[in-house]
Amino acid sequence: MDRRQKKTREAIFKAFISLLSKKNFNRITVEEIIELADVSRATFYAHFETKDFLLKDLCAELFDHIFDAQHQSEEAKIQTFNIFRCDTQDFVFLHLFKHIKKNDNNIAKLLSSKNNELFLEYFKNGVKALVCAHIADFAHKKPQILPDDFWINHITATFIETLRWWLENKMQQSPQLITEYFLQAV
Amino acid sequence: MDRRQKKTREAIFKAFISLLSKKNFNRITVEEIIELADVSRATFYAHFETKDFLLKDLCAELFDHIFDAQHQSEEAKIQTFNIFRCDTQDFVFLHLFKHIKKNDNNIAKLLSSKNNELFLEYFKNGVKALVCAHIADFAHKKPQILPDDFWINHITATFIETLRWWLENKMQQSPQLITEYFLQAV
DNA sequence: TACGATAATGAACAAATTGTTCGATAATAT
DNA sequence: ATATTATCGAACAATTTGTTCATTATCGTA
Repeated sequence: MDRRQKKTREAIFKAFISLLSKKNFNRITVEEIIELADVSRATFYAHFETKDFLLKDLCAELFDHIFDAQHQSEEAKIQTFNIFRCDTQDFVFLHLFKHIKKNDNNIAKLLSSKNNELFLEYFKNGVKALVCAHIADFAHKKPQILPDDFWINHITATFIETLRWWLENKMQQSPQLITEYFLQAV
Repeated sequence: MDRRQKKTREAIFKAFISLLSKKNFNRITVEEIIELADVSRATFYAHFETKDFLLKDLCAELFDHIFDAQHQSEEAKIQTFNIFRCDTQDFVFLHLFKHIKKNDNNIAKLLSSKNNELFLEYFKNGVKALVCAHIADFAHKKPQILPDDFWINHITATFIETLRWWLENKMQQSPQLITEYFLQAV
């Protein structure tokens, strides 16, 4: 990708993130974004069709790599060998909590912002895929009566709500403990 | 309340509901609302400060009476005596599912619409209060390790997610069965 | 029924916002 | 060095917002 494109793209993302931490998504104008990003109006629209697409692209940029299946499984393996033996699920979800706490690229910041529903909703899709991949590990906990897709949705939602609760509590609990909470709740 | 006020208020609500079932909240303009409601611009702004307040007022109108504590406990008692003996929680939440399925005033319609997050979020507050009132009934299910507020949030979120799943499935399951799903999931 | 109060109207308005166009300029890749 | 491409900036129409105000219609009540 052209160096210029990358620069403007990142300038816009940065400005957008900054604004998102201050005010409601609906109240943010393209005007504000381009002013803060110091980018011309025409340039903005050359990159993003609308504000909604900007949001979607930002989500993809931030979250997609987290849920890259290969990446996940590799990390899980490494941790499994290095630390101690346990169900893979523990590591997958523990790894997620850890990753969020690291807060490399504003992930925790955005997930904690007023607009966090926007991000949590996108995040949920990734988590759901992960839950599906590890659904076998939860089989022994599943009440007979529940349909499969209900069960998957329940585990996913429980993860998201655990995450939300954790973020609201400013991530005071360790990733290990919060993983324990999650697994106990399910 | 003045007859005229009530009329315009309801005309606006009706128009708004109709639009919400068709398009995204953000894309709905005041222009469209007043045109459909057949009400002048000045009148709209005399009633509602902004579109967001309109939404909030609509939520209050639709949901507040459902969560009226007295109303709830009365209904619960009646049902407890009339049908068969069980924990009160069953009846409280069963009653809620039943009430939604009845679909008096567009509740199911709105909770099923594209904009359902808006309503589910508001709805969640009412459910949370209800969960708090009946938290004792869930005590025997609670894992020791979990903090109280985590536990309350978990039950509330599980209810909302059960509801969302039910609505997505077009409420095919009976209120009794879906209550069973909810209680099993917790 | 009549009267004072109040709600609704409609038109007009400034201000803000959106999304697009286009020629000129600057940076880039090769 | 050059052809390509991104950015600029200014201008633009169109939409939307929120307010104002004089006029008219409807209301509650005595």
